[in-house]
Amino acid sequence: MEVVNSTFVPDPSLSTAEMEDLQREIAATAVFEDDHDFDPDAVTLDGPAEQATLGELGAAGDGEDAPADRPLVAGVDQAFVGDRAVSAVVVLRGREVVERVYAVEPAEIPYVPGLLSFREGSAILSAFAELDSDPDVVFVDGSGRIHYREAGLATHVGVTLDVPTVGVAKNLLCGTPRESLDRKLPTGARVPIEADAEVETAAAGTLIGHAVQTRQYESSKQHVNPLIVSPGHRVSAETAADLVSATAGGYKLPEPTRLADKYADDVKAEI
DNA sequence: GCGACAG
DNA sequence: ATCTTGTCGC
Repeated sequence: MEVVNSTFVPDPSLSTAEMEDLQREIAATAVFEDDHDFDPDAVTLDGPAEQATLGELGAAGDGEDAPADRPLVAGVDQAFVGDRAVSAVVVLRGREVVERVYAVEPAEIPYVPGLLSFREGSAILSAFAELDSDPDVVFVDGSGRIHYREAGLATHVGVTLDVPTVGVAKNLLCGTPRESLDRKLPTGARVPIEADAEVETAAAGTLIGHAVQTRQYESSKQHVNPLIVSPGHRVSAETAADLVSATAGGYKLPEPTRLADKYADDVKAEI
């Protein structure tokens, strides 16, 4: 995959004010509603490839369903080695790993809440440049619309590559949950997250994402925290949550993200 | 000055 | 994100 909107490529040498201005432009360009070709309901973990192998791009009936038209869902995640970022991308069709690539780029600036894409963006775009597949949607680790200027990492990547993206974060950056997230939520539950004064580009009360419970302990005092899911680009808040729920394979993280996370760690170990 | 903040 | 053993609870 290649960059479509080169003016949005994150430049780490920009000043903070310039980075924020770029984010406002990105937010103005982003589409926070469904505007894609694939059918969200067709995204599941069903089908062949129980043992998730590589290189079998749905050759002549390699199982039962073999619907080679199932949507391709990619997950991208980063790991760090000193001041270098390893970005890994894993593409799935159902449970089958269709392709995976990675790239290593220097992390030019430190982590600053709100400016994450300027630290990890280069590595992510380099990894996608190595990707032959054309994923229907990409899960990005971090926020999308749930961001001070509605331009989190998922939105930045989505608009730059002009690909549908979903932000999958483990923690809430900003915004207000419609109900407390402190209590134990059952698997499948979702809590709307609205824009508040911290989100300067949206009216307070605007739906910007959801807390999604992909996994929970049944009988125990222990509880798993929900994921924070938001639209990146060309996906609505509801669809974003649906896609994450549909690809939860028994773990907290949806499979595309979990496998990308694992792959990034494996690559890191070989460095 | 204090709070609050993805990865 | 990363540094890190054992340990308690699914």
